[in-house]
Amino acid sequence: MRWEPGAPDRLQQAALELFATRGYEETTAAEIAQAVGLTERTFFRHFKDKREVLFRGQDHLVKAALQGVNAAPEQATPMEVLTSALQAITSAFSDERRPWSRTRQQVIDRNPALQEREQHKLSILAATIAEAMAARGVAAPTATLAARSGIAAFEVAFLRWIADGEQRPLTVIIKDVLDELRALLR
Amino acid sequence: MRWEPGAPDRLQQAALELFATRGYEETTAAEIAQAVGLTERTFFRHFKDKREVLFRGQDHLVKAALQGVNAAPEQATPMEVLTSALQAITSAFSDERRPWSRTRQQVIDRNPALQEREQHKLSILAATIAEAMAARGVAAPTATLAARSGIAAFEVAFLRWIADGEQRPLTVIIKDVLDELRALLR
DNA sequence: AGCTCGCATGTCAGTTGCTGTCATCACTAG
DNA sequence: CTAGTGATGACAGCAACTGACATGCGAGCT
Repeated sequence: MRWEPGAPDRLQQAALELFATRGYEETTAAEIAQAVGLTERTFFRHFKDKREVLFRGQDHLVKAALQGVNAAPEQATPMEVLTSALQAITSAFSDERRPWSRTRQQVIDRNPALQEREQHKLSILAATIAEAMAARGVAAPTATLAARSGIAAFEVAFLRWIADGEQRPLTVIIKDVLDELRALLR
Repeated sequence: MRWEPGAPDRLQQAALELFATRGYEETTAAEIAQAVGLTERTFFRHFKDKREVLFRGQDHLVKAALQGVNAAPEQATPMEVLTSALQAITSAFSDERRPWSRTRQQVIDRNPALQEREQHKLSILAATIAEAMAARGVAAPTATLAARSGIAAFEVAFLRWIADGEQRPLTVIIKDVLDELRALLR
């Protein structure tokens, strides 16, 4: 072949490394591309903007969430449906991904522009779950509240997952956090 | 005086009008500035970026939220503290602001970049509330969950507030939504 | 073998968002 | 009257994108 395959993957990898060492703002798209032997123009063919290079595969989570919602039994309560969705999402985070998730999160935590993108992605995820729940007959406002609270729980669990010394898998942590959420309103 | 006072206000006003008619992306910062007799450079002296022109005064909401948290009695439950914070926030939205909020929201709904900024601002608001709750002795994860869920309730209430035909003030609507949230986990 | 077509990429020019720097000019305090 | 302050203008420049067009490998067809 004329060019190496897997351009998006290589770009993402190089981007994370550069962001982690040099910083996000201090790294240009052209530099990332150059690091893997490509041009700036090609970078923007694979990613709609510079931030997006850190957010590939988020649509994958959306799919998992939808399957989780639909996997719940017909007469499940909103809280049970939510639990099913969150189990499906967290299952996508295997332990091998943990180091990568950690550095990625460190990069995001240092840059507001990346935080915006992250919040937006999570917001879309919540909206999708809410919509799927509403399609199952849950009242729209209730579904929105449930989905957003569920995503909040996911965020808390995720941060705990990548914390130093934490050993348990994310699927286990999320259960604890959901228990805390349930206790909250009592 | 050599120049008209209230430059930020006039810029914000002009920006909203231009965004609403021409569209956000189709409006340049220079055009907004020109519309009120200023230059692009001056625009960016008042707003750190183009989006920010629609998000002035959000820090005002943060202050209100903090006061709301601290206004709750000492031994209040997390849910009661949250309610107090949300009452404080919603009080900032008087009925005169409703038309302005409506068009502003329409503009935001049409543009992902603006949605990102909005989500980020709400995320900051939630984090601030959570921090204040934690300072009062609420366990950190619980506080985060509560604050995020509360902000979710605010979003739902706000959308209802600017919906056509809705007459009730936001402070009343939020109570209903919080009831729905409580019912969710029971 | 020769041909054509598609697809990932390169090249180049151009717009826009945003920043640093320096100048200007009313108004104000001394 | 002079020095200083504060909001602005003027200008240059970089980085993030985008559109248009060219290029060349490899696959499939004849």
